[in-house]
Amino acid sequence: MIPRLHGPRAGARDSDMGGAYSPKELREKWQAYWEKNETFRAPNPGEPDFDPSRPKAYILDFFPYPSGAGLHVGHPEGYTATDIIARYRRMRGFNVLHTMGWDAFGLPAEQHAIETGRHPAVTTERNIATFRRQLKALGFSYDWRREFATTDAAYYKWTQWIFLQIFNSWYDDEHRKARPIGELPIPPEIAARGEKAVGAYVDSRRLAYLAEVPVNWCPALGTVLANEEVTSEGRSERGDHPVYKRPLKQWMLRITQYADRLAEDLDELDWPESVKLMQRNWIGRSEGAQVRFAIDGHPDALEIYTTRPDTLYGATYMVVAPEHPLVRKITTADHRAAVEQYCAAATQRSELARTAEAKEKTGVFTGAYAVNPVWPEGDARARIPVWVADYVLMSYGTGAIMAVPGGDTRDYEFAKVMNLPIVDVVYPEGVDPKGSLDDREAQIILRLAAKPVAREFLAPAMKAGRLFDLIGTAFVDDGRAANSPPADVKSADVCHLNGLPVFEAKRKITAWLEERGAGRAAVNYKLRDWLFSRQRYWGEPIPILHGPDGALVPLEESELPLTLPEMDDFRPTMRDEGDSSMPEPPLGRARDWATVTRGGKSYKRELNTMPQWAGSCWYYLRFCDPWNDKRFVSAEAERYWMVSLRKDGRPHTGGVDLYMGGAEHAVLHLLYARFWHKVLYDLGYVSTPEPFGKLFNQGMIRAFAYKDARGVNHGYDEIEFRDDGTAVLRETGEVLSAAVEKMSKSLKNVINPDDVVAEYGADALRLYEMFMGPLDASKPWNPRDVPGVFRFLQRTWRLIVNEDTGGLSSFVAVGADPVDPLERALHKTIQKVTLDIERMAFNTAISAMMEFVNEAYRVKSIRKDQAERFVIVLSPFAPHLCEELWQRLRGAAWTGSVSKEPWPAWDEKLVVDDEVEIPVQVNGKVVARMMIAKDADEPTVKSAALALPKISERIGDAAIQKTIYVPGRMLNLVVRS
RNA sequence: GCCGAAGUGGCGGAAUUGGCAGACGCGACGGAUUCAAAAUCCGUUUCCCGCAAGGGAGUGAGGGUUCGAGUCCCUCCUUCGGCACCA
Repeated sequence: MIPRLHGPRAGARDSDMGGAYSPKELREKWQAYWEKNETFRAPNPGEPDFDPSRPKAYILDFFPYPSGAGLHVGHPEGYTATDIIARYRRMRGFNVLHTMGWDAFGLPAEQHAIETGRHPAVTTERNIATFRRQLKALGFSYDWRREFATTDAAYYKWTQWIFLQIFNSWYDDEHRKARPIGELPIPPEIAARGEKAVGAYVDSRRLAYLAEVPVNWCPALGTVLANEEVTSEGRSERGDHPVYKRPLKQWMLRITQYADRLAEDLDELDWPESVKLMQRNWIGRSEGAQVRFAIDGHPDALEIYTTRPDTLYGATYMVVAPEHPLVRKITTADHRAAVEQYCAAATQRSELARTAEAKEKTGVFTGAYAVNPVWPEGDARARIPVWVADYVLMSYGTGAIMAVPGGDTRDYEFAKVMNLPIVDVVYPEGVDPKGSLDDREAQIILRLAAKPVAREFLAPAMKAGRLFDLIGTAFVDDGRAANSPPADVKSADVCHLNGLPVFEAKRKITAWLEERGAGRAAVNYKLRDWLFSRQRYWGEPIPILHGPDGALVPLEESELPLTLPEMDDFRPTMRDEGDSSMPEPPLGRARDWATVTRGGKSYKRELNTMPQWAGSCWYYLRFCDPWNDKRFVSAEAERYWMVSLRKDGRPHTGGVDLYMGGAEHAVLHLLYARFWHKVLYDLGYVSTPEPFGKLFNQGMIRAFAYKDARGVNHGYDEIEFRDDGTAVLRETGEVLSAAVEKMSKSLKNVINPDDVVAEYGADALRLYEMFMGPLDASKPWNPRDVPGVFRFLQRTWRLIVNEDTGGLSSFVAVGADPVDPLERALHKTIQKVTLDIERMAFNTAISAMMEFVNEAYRVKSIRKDQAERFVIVLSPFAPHLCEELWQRLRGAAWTGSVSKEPWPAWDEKLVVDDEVEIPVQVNGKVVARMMIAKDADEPTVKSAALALPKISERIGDAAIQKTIYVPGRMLNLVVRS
């Protein structure tokens, strides 16, 4: 509900067309016209009206998920922006691909279906119909012929097909690309072991593989979840249910193979830096070393990964994750009970729950000792205890660490709790650990210190190697190695790091380790392989059969699509919290469907379905050629719509020319889609290494939420606004507190675009969304501001149309002075709007058009050709109004939609004024203003300025020391005061 | 805790390369029109002092660079977003 403030006339005058501005009638009239004439049809290469001489622009919105709640005003923000760009590009002579479709599989639809007892196919269809109706009401120029949903069998046939391409590929590290599985070289020792061994080897190298992995099992949702779908509190993002770690056999996609390329190729993309950074952080590449520690009196060695091999001399203990396979082997008898108890407790909870709870570090000693390879043979300091602690994660690196409490805050905290020794191995740059401290060194240390420290304590503490005591934590910054090794180590057979800066010490020790076979340089990523199966009904079935012998048999392409079985009961098997029995996917209940007999053998279908991300991983490719039943996209259409050239003539790395959506998909969707795209690229199915060349994140639209004294939220229908702007509860008159919040049902602050369209029209909604502020900023929706842009549309209407007669207004003149003042204003407006659209600054483009209309009212006259050019530049923003004005202005000469008109040009000579007003400053302060010729030279301007009484008064007899003149902008006279 | 973005009138925001702070819109105030109101049209509107002419202050706070800083640098505060034992 939009509070009706002053009851605009739009609603009242909807019926009497003729002369009044009637958004509703214009909307119906022109939307029918566009549909009938296929105005926004984008012909593909090969279609008769395709014009290959035009450049292409692929302008795409994030695939919406058609929720049951329908659109809210946040959706059309990005859609309006891309629509303006799409319309503008067409008028600039581009072939524009601008499309819309539905990401319709997934958990929310299924949850909703379960709650209402209706089949998800039914509710999905209904939700799509609502979204389509709401979007069409806003007059977006999509080529609706290309619309599809991920739930269409004709679409997910190809989603399954792409899955099979991934399944049938392996990653060739040498050539850094995916290759067909048939080209995988089989090592002779595997081949020697027979067909079964070869099969297992091949399966283990596929980019889609089955693995027994600890997964996030959510009993309440009856499914496993990807790490990304679990909150930092260890609960499900959807529904906030508890999540547990369970080892389960699951489909995984080997996205980690692409970690480096996914990170590197970001450099080439025109994306917001913040998104690139988030992706880089998510991929989390780190360089370090893998080091082998022998276990004292034990054949096994402990492999650890560290980014700080330079601190090896500071390792005073080791930690292994509770799930580490060596734990059972190395734990000594007298520690067994405590260790087993600790590990059992840790594995019960998910990793995420574990980390969330852990305020204080916990752990137990295994009784075993490791041997640090950097110390000389027989040095007692080499022998360090091995602990088990849950602050070390099995899933990162090797699941084991060397603990350097002097150089790592986590190790420091643990060492403090467990009373383990701590030594300094790095000192701040500029501090010499051996000498007596001078003032400069003391300064550096005191700046680091947590608490004030008396000067005389510094030197002794440093000598004793207790820098950490002074600063109250580990020293983690850059600096130089110290005590590495300590002075008393005399052996020649050690690696000397003392005095080296961190980066050099790392290099030296890594080489040293490598020489002795004790370690090697290593790279690690935070990114994990993508958990790809869900125990759910409403998703794409995975097209794989399981043979009686465990063999994995992909379906043939001719067997696709593998459609979902019709089921009455599609609910997941939900479990109680403590229930640890295996989840059973709903598809298992479709007995006839689940079993296939082939060549006398009985095969079981894969019962898991794909996650929601699958369908949105490649939809942008399908839009290029959505009718194709032979291929996921024709090579010709893919090449035409996806390949653009840069200014320097090289092909762009990414195909979509503008990809618009919210920042909430900054990592997951965009990373997954990039991964699929790269696999398709490696296999030769697409022409660009990246899917999206330019990305833009629109900001979130938030709204005021009103709370009463008890903290209860009230919707706009219960509220009245006083003249001073405060909101009061209509029933009681209680003053409500207002705060800008995310729109949500519970806060009762959701604005429905239908209401805005009904009251002010689609053009006003579009215009307001663009006028609110910069597209990428988060902005509050203010219902009071909507009438402002509505008034502008009305003023524009009345400037051109006589409200009484419906003919052209008396302002519209034919034939006048060719360069009248309004002509200059129009050229400035065209320039401003053009440049602003190019940089997606729609708010300032609109204010420029408002200024033009104000100017036209001021001079009370506008030439017909001026009105026509103005209508063209306004038309991408307010298409319904402008179609009508265009038709009325053209009269008998009208030939069709304004959207087919070429974009008007501006004359550079007319956008700069001959005379300009500039400020005159004295010592940088503005003292006076004056008019000058725009190209006047400095002496002229200066003498004119000195003639101004205010200036001469201010300067008096002081001498002018310096004159700064910025031509046409300002003059600054510097005098000694 | 770490990383990132942002703080400008009563409100949304503008200032594109270091060069007139507050464009445009909302709200408010005044006027015209009207029997009256709505709507419309025309003005005023950063704050403080002043009847006025005029003067002073001013872009989260403090410091710096510069003839000149909303814009660049340093320190801090606040808000929003992301990550969160990743060794």
